[in-house]
Amino acid sequence: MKPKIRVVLADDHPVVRDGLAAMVNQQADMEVVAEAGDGDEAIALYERHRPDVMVLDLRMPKRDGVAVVQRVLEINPKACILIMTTYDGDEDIFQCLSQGAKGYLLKDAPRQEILTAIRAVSEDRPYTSSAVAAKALQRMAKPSLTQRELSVLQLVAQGRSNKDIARRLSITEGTAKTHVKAILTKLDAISRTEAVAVAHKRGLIHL
Amino acid sequence: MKPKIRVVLADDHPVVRDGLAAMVNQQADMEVVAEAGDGDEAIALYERHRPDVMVLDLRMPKRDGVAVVQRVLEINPKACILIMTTYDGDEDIFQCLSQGAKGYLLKDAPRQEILTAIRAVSEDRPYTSSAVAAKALQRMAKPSLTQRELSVLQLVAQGRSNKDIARRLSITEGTAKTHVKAILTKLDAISRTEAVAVAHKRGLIHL
DNA sequence: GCTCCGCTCCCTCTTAAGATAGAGACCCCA
DNA sequence: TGGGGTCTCTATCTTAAGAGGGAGCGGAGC
Repeated sequence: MKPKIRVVLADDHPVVRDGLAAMVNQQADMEVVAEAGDGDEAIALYERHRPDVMVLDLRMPKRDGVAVVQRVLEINPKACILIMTTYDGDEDIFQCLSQGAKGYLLKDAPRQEILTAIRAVSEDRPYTSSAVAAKALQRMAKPSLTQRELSVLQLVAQGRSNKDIARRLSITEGTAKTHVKAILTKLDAISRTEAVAVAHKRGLIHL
Repeated sequence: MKPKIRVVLADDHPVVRDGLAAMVNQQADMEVVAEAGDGDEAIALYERHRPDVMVLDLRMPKRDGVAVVQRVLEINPKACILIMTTYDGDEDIFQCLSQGAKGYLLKDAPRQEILTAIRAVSEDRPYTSSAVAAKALQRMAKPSLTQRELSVLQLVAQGRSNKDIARRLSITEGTAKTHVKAILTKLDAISRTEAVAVAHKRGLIHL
């Protein structure tokens, strides 16, 4: 008999952890060895248990999914991480995947798909649901924002004026305008408010 | 021996349903009799099973939580509904509660609290987590938007200009401005973009 | 070396947004 | 019948936002 796939779960909702745990433990070929409720705990439990697969929610307290992926891959570059989240328009997905997460799933995925994904990832085979793959391709074509533009966008989304943004970033109002204009162009928006709507839909910002 | 509390679950995530079901079925005094994955199904299953308690996610495909609460209470005014959702800034909560939902919980609630809530609601006792109760009190003090203002706000959030909003609502631009101004005042925002941020935080709009 | 790009700053100009104030029509309710 | 609230429209005024340019400077890569 093969050894079981050892799984660590990380999700801030006890209900979701219970659901996943029940699902996994019913299978003959896998078992849950630990559960984490936030990002820091997730990293600690990874180090302690060195599981075959880590199932990770993107949105978590203390340290979000992206940071956890980064840290875990520092600890073990061959770690097999399966991202699982609610949102499908999320920029963070791409960051995780390009950083080396092996798979990505939406929380509304059927049971069978979740188990299939865990098995795939445990064997070091990438798994990405088709819906996500399609989004990824769409995203490729679109221009990406620079770091500075993302900072500005964040402030714009909070409703700050150009003058206010300039003050907070220690630049002139004119420069703030330049950034805002670049953002509008890249996001194909007419006004800052539309830019916020578009950015939110794409998961560039989290309100 | 008392009869078990009969529970119907409605949530669009299979994982969450599994988690709740496992949790409930482990208890001696309750059992899950049906599970729904969307709003329409939730209503159908309520009618068929007439459960003692219905656990309901607010965000669901086809028909959202608010509409389900409304319909179920039409069918049975004494229905015991427990709302369960991820978001805590949500206007919909108050609509549900004021419409007659018996309880409200956040999804990150610990297991014990969830079970306590189900038992309370089954005995027709209201249950609201303290975090939500606090929010409810806060909200009471704040001015509420009129129907028209909500329509305008929705368009503002999409990034529409006053002129565009006026065209869509068949009013003049001046009137659109009047509405926007009223929104800014009520939400205590300086600009339309900030108004969108505030509205989103309060759950007045869903982007 | 050079070029590309991100970041910064500057200018002008037009238009949209927001502040302020006043007013008529409607409907519901006391 | 007389408010009170909603929705509508009017007008004027100030300021912020956005369009359209150009330009210097630093770092990364060819």
